[in-house]
Amino acid sequence: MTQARRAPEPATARQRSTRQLDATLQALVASTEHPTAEQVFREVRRQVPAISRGTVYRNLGKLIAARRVRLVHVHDRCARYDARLDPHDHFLCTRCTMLLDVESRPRGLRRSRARVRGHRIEGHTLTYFGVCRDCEEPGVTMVER
Amino acid sequence: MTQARRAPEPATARQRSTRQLDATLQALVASTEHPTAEQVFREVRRQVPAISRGTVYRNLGKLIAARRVRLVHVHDRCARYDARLDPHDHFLCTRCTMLLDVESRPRGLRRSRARVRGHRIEGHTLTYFGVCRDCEEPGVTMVER
DNA sequence: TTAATTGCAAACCATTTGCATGAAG
DNA sequence: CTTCATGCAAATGGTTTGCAATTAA
Repeated sequence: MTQARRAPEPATARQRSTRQLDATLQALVASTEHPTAEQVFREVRRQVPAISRGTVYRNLGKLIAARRVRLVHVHDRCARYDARLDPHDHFLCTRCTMLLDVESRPRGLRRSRARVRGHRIEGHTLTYFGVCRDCEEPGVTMVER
Repeated sequence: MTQARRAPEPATARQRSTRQLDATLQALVASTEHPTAEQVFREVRRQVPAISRGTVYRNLGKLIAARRVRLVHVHDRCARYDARLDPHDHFLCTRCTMLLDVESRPRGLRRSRARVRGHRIEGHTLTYFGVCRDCEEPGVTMVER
């Protein structure tokens, strides 16, 4: 038989640890602002000045594939990243794009539907939207006259 | 006093009816697929062959501003449009990007929160995601070999 | 040593915009 | 007529990608 002995091929490609990747994850873990790729880039650049945008995008992609980070769906123009992985919802200010974590309701959606019309549900995202306090009251936290 | 008499200025700029605009809304009302701008363009072009993509984008923007159409937030690459205006949720297949309407649960979120941390909630979007039936069972609805 | 990772720059692609022409009211 | 809408083409801007040089393991 030709049962060739070949190197064991790990299902997960071995991921290398690099200063760039570590700093990228670090920046996300440290933030609660749901930064954009550009914001992550600016932050990471403080640790690794020579890093390029392309590397940040590639690393964000790896972190997402590895489920170390999530993408928050907010059809603005650019993606927002979140290192918080436990179930929670969001509030988006449609004026200034501030994105806030919101604890999900205790009952409600949790442990509810498993399928819709035969399609298996793997998860869901719930985003509230409106105009945040600061945008709502112009002047209160701004110049007054 | 200088209370100049000037032409009454309607709050809403008068919107003209054009074949292009009508066809664009028509395409959305007729569809339940949550088409992308490109798909709307291709459809509308069947009625108005000379229409340009730019016009479709501008008209989609007007329809959204006029609240005749909604944008479905699905951080894929491109926006999806929906002419269905009553409250409902969605299911997104993360494999083929099929987007399905889902009736929102009778109780649950409706009439619930009005504010989160002081920010007034104006609405919310709930999107379930997973892999749809067709993508889940490869081959069943495809060629069988 | 050898394969993954990086920086750079060019490529992509959805969407937006400036402008001269055309159509609606 | 006056103003808004259109078509075209060029410009934007976030994100992706090809490639040669680096670097982790």
